[in-house]
This record gives sequence, structure tokens and C-alpha cells, in this order.
Amino acid sequence: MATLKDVADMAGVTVTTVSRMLNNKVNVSDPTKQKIYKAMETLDYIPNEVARSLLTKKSNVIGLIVPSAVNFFFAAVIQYIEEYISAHQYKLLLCISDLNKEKESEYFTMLRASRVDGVIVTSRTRDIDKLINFKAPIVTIERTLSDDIPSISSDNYAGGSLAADHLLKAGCRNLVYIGGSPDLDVEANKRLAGFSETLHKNNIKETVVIHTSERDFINLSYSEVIENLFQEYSEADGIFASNDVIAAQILQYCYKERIDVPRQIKVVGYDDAGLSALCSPPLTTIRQPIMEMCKCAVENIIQLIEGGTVPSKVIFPVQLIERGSSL
Amino acid sequence: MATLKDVADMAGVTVTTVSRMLNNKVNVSDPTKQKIYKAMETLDYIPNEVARSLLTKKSNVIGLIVPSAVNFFFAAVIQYIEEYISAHQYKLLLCISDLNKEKESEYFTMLRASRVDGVIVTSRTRDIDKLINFKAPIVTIERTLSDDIPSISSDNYAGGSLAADHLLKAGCRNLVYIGGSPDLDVEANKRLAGFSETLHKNNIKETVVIHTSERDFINLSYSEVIENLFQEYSEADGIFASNDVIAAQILQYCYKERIDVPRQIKVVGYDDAGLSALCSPPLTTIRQPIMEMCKCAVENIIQLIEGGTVPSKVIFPVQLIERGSSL
DNA sequence: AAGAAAATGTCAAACCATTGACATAAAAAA
DNA sequence: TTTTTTATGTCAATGGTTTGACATTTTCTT
Repeated sequence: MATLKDVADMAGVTVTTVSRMLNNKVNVSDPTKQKIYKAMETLDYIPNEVARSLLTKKSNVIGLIVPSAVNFFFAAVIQYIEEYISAHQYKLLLCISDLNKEKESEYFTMLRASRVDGVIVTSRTRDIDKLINFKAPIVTIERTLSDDIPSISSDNYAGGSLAADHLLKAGCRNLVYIGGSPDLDVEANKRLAGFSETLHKNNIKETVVIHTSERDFINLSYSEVIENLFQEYSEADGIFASNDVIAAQILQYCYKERIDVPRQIKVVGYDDAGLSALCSPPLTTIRQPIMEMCKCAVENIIQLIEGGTVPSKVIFPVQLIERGSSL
Repeated sequence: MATLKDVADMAGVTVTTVSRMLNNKVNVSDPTKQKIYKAMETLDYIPNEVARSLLTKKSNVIGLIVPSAVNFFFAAVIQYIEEYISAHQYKLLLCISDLNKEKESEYFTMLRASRVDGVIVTSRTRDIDKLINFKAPIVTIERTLSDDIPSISSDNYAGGSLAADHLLKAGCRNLVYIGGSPDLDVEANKRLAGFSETLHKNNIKETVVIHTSERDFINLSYSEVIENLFQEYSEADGIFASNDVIAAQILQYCYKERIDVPRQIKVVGYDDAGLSALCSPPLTTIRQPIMEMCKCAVENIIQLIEGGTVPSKVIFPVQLIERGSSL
């Protein structure tokens, strides 16, 4: 592959001249420019970013760690993050952790070795020790790692609260929450807090809480836990699921068992990331502004990379999207 | 950040010794090893992959170009490719093209500049000129770029054929195919060929063909074209959609319009990438072995990177998955 | 004890691009 | 004409590793 030197030799100048021209450092005469362009053309020269990175100590790579790509919420995160990153001339190094702590830790080592300029994390990573040594800036989406790592999330408490209000208004009284285990995923657990506290305020004493496992999350399959749910709480008339995949599978269970949604039971999901609109009936859900959150994450990480400062916590509002599963 | 030299100085040896030890080139005495390990530990040393890449001319990065991350098929592709790539100690540089030809072309330039070791392409790219100059190996999934670029696909013709047989056996006589435009996406168009030729063989003369647009694909929203479909072909009793997203939205339309699936109309999708099982009723679909295809793609690209040879064309079998939407 | 072989090191070039410090030629100002 | 500017170049160090070519020390043979 052609190098700067090859180009310079062919154009009859030195590498400095070529480099200067490419980086607009100083004026180069038109005839010289032409010669250089022609040499670049004939040699099919493309600057070596690796060499450039080594010298400038900037890789223009941003790492993104997600627990999964097939989960709709995270698929949307990948899509938007890539869009904004590439619009800023950065490249995306994608890491899928499968919620596996060891893998996550290896990814951090790899990202450091690769000298990425920054990392966006949307996976567990309670492994703060590793992060203390991590020199590049980090921001998180829907996770809180530590106080000095800026986080971006949606208002999960409000989301839970909205869901509760909505189901109560719709006349439900026997309510069930189903979602991830409380020791995994701090931000999303506020959904439960918002949900049950709002129920309390409305004098519904008991919230039935069902926990899903990490395995369910990775496999996108909650059928077992859903069957249990209906066996044990057959009197349920309203369900709040902490993501749309769970909610969709509840709809499916109901379809199979000929339980009429929304007449017999109402279902509210969470995320609104593509799936909810495709369900039959379409899913009432709490919409996270994923696009805005990702945009903010990218802007903040770049801000940090450039030595700036960003808010340590950004919270976006959520919105109830009423569709057929609860009307 | 600590360098090899820092480690060597602290351990009282030269950089060569340290490098040799790290790369197991030659024996290093135990006491020396201990000193080096200790120095690495205290300095929190991590080798600089950028410098390494520059010298070895190997970045250990593989580029993946997909048209979208939120489309279920491609989300699965991303998931599996990342899994296999990282298992082989490679890193994934993800590019999302939005089916945008210009963006694709920029990505290729960027990937070349980044000196990636190989590229897996699952996006359009009829822009072969660019690729001729692309020195790193390329393999494609579900696309054919040119004869000398190895491709991996599923048996799309057989898939269309399976769908036709199935719908015929189920008693449908007024059949509709709905899918992407024929000049976009060569491999998937064989689905239509297999479908309509099979119908012909069974003396069904006419196949109604409806084309979806790129915009529909990117927005994951086919509602307009679906409404048209039902308005113009109200006598349809069987639909074959070239992907599950379209099929899911057909189910949704039917739900809304109180058209009974499968009694009034039967629907068969394509892909079986997570969405189909979540529909209500669950979707009969043609299953592509995405996992196997991705595994093969990664194995082949690595084979090529290492200077080996791979088949120029690999075709995986597909499978009819019968579910509620056609039974 | 002497020479050969093995073990353990050291030196310095190479990878490719960027850039501060200079050098020279050409044009403008005095 | 001489001195300043300006335009256009050149040289060489730098970034962090790897590695071929040697050098020295230790261990083994005979």
C-alpha cells in the first residue's frame, strides 16, 4: 500500500510538503498541489490512520458496550449512537457483553489497549475498580456506575408512575409488575418504585412483583415466567412490564389462552422501540426518547474527549403512548 | 500512560526483553519475569495496540456494514458476527449505511484508512469500482457483489418455493407477494422467483407482486403499501412477505380491520429473527439460519485474512416454520 | 579445561505520518 | 540596492512496538 513517502517521491517533493498540504497547515503552490494530487490518484493513496493515531494519540474511535443487539431497545441505541458518532467523524467499536461480567471486563481492557477516545456504556458493569484506571472518558445510558461518571437516563420513576396512573384510570385494581431482578439494573428498577408508590398513594396496598432473569433477557424469551404469572395471579387485570419484549410475550400468551386484551386484562410495556407498534393489539407503552438520549450521550462523550465538562446526570422525560392493549 | 520503555526501565531490562516475554518469543528467566510483571502491575501497563498495528500491519479489526441495526434480521447479524469475531480476538467496527450509497462509499474509504483486516458486507454496494481497489478481504451475507467476492446466503429460491407450497397446501388460491424492489437487493429477489415459479407449476397463473420502498425498510413502516394491498386485492387469501416486519404489520392491519388470520387470509413471513415468534398470532415464516451464516462469514473472512482460500459461494438451506398465521 | 550449545540479553532499524525548527527563493518595501 | 516579508520547501525527531543481528553469560560435553 502506498505511503506518504511514495506520494512525495512521485510528486518530487518531500513528505512534509504532502502532509502539510493534506492537513492545510500552510500554503502550497498550485503546480505542486496538482503534482501531489496526481501522485495520490495514481498511487491510490489513503492516509494510514493507524500511524496518524499513534502520533496524535487520538484514535477517533468510540467504544459502545451493550448487553445485546437483538433486544429492541439496544438495537435502537446502536442505531442512533452509530448515526451520531459517524456524523462527528468518529468510528464505532461495538462490544456486546451478553450481561457477562467477565466479558465486560475484557472489553474494557481491549478498549484501553485500542486507545479508544471514549466509551459509552449501557451494560451492567458494577466492576468499578476496572474503571478507575480507565483513562478515557466514559458516559452511561440508563446505568449509573459511580458519581463521577456522567449518566444519561430517562425518568424511570415517572415512567412507572405514569403506567400506574394509566392502569388505575382504566379501572384495573389487581396489578402486577414484571421486570428484571432488582440487583442487576439500577435505573430500570426505579420503574417499579414509581409504579408501586403511585399505587400506594391510591390506596392499592399490594403490588405483585415478578422478577425475570438475565437468561430470559438474553434469550428474549419470558414464556416460563409469564405462565407462572398467570397461574399464580389469575385475578390480575392489569400488568406493567418493564420492557416491551415481556409485554409482547404477555400479549401472545393471552392470544393463545384466549384472554381478551384489553377487556379482561390490560397491558402496559416500556421502551417503545419498534416492537410495541408491531404487536397485535398494539402495545400501550412508556416511551423513552431513545434518539434524544443517544444524541446527548454522543455529544457529551465528545465534549469530554475535547476536554470539556458535561452534566453529571441528565434525565429525559418519558411519555405514555396509549395503544390498543389498554384501551 | 505507561509504555514498554517505562516497564523495561522499572524492571531494569530493555524493551526487547519485555516485548519478547509478552510475545513468548524466547525464554525469559523467572526472576526477570517477576520483575517485569511487577513493573507492569505497578505502572498499570497495557500494550498500545495502535503501535503494534502500525508495525505488524494487522489491526485485528473487522468492519461490518449493515443497512440498519433496528431491523430484526440485521440486529441478529450484528449480534452473531460480534460474538464470533470477538471469540477470535478480533474487534468489530460497525457501519450502518441506511442503504445510502454515498455513506457506504465513505465507509469503505474509512475502513481502508483504518487498515481493517477484513470487511463483512450485508448492504447494497453495487459500487464495485470502489471495491476493486479495496485490498483487504471482503465477504458478503445475502448479497452478491461480484464473482470474486465470496458470498454467503440462504437458499432464497427454495424459501420462496416453500412458502408457495405451504400456502397452496393450506388452500390459498389468490396469492400476493410483497417485498423489496427488484433492483435493490438481488439475493432476496430470488424469493419472489421461487414463489412465483412454484405457483406457475401448480397452474396458478398470476402472482400479484407488490413492491416496498427503501424508505419503508429504513422506517420499519409499511402501513401505506399494506393498505394499498388490501384495497386493490381484497380477494387475496394468502400473502407471502419477504420479511417478518412486513408480515407483522400485515397481521396488525388484519387485527385492526378484523380480518381473521389465518381463517380469512394466511400470512407467511421471512427471516424468523426474533419478531415472528412475538406476533399474535405467531407468524409462519421461512427461517434463515442466521447464526450459521454469520459463523461461516466470520470463519471465512478470517481464513482470507490469514491468506487461505474459501468457497466463492456458500448457500445455506432454509426451513418453513409453521405457526398460527397460516394454520 | 576448553569448546560448543543453550540461555538470556542488548542495539537499533522499521512501521507511517506529523510538526517544530530551519533554509532558500521570490516578491515587496525601503 | 538592501532589507523585510512572504511563499515554498527540507530535515529530523517523535509516537510505541516488534524483531533481526549480535553480544554476553551460563551450562553441558568431552
